[in-house]
Amino acid sequence: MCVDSPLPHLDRPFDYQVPAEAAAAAQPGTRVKVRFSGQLIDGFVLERAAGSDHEGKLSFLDKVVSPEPVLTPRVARLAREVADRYAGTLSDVLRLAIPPRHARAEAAPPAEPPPPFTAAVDGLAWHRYVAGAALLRALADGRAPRAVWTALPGEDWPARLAAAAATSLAAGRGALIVVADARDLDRLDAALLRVLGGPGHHVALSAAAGPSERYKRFLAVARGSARIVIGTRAAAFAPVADLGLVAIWDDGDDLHSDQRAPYPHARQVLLARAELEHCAAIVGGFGRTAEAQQLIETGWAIEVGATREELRRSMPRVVTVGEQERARDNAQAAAARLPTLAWRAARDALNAGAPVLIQVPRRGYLPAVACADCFTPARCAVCSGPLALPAAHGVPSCRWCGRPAADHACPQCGRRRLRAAVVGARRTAEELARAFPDTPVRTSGRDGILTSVPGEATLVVSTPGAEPLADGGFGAVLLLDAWAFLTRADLRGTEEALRRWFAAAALARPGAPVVVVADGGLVAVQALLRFDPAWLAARELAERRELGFPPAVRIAALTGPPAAVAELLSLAELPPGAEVLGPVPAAEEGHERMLVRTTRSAGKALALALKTAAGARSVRKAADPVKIQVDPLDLL
DNA sequence: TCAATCCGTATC
DNA sequence: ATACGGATTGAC
Repeated sequence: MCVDSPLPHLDRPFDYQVPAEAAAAAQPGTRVKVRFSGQLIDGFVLERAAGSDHEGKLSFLDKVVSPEPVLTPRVARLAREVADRYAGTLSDVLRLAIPPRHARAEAAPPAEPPPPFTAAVDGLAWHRYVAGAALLRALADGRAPRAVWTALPGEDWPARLAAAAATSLAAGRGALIVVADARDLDRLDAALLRVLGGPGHHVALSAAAGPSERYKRFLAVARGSARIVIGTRAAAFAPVADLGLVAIWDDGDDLHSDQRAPYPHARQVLLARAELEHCAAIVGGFGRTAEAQQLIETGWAIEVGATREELRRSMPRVVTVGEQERARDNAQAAAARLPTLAWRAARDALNAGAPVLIQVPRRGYLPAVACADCFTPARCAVCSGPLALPAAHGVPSCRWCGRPAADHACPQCGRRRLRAAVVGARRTAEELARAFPDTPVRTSGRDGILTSVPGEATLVVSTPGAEPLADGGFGAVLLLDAWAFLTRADLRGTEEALRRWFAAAALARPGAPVVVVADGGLVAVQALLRFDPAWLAARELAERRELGFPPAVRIAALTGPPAAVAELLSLAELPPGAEVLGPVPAAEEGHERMLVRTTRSAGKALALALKTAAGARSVRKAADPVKIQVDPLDLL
């Protein structure tokens, strides 16, 4: 039995006797109620056994809530592994992995299983990639290839992933594909409907579907009638029977990281799953994360990328224009803070009756402190953490270890000036409207996302991730305030910038101009010019190794009231070589954050030590809990 | 010497 | 959380 308690010291199996009348129903994986320290609580049956090692008396389980085995042994094993990696508890992970029960959905007659899938799968488009054909062949043969797939610009990625999943299905095995948000999920769903020739073989799991529908679809998977699962991050735990392939699209998207303890990342869940279930894995995107690069460099996965020739054929025309090269002779362009080249590209596309995409930073976007001259992020000389400016004119200090950095000089150019402000996104849009008075301006962002726009002369101002598809593609794409992305406060700035640019550039018509307003000498801009995310990812990973950032090392962030964090650290028997950084003030009032850094190989021991210490605190009812995050995305 | 109470600990 | 056991304290 796994009892549903958030207390870390209770994260172990407990044995119960099964009363005779429950003997048939209480199968492994079912939900039960048990009396635990006086109260009735929920739990899952992990396994049935003839005896117990427990010295004391065993209680009887109270009742079987439902005979539906929702927790398969494989998912239980996976959840245990994920809990251990992230210093969390099994029951916390199971809360993410298994949707709440909905009795009515359970009672509904099970869906008719679809006829066996036999249609031929068109995998030809995978031939545009080096090792792409081999990847599909291995899937068709039921082998377990692992690939980092860097998609060509403009690639119909849902169709490619659908073909891969269908290939796995045709080989008699299931598939699981995780995407970042509902929009990507809809596109993938449509692609699967086309490839599979109809519904029934696959389901889409996401919280957006609502509790009843969500549980109904989950049951279709658990009962084995749907063999292909697509979904958002929690779907990574879906109980797909005989799993042949796991895939994640756009693994650099923040949304893949769960917001509930223990904050697992869908990529890591799927990779663990690929190992446990000996199945194929695809990590795909237009960009490439340092984590994906590491999979290639360690030999865990092979690289599936386009040939140079294929790339040349599908690349948009990327041009850069420096911020300083603003039009001084063109009043309209100057008003919009658009360099002449960008303004002309937009005007030409609009004149040709095509929509223009303008990507701007999110409102309220807070970039990190960077060199005012070359935009290199300013880092602490001691621990490599990002610097912060306390007030308009103050001494910058490290956000990780708190040390002041009065004598900071840019390691790239040696200059000392710093900058930390971003141009407002909304204002940019307003000014664009003034610069093109006869053209409708539409916006897409957090407050209202456009899915698609018609192929007409329209300016579309969008924040990253909210870009609509344009009918026929955009006639021009402008990437404004690029420097702000590059100085993002956390350590994924460059990678993130390129991810967003690639995503936007992929929406341009073939041959249409993509204008990035940034210095052409910047590493990320060079990667965009060459359309070479692999090159950037390799550099990025090398840099992380040098600076001691994940994924080259493992870092745990401990956040809470200072006394609680200190107590946790004093109780933890950290693995040898662990480095403790901080404290620095945390976002919440009165809280602070400490970081513990170890090698990757000591990561398991680090997580175990922290969880044991948290258990020791919780057993003695320590008041303030400490938030433990392993390899958090926001390493501020 | 006994019972009421407090504290720490385990929770099958 | 809550229930239990052992230690502690206070009144007879």
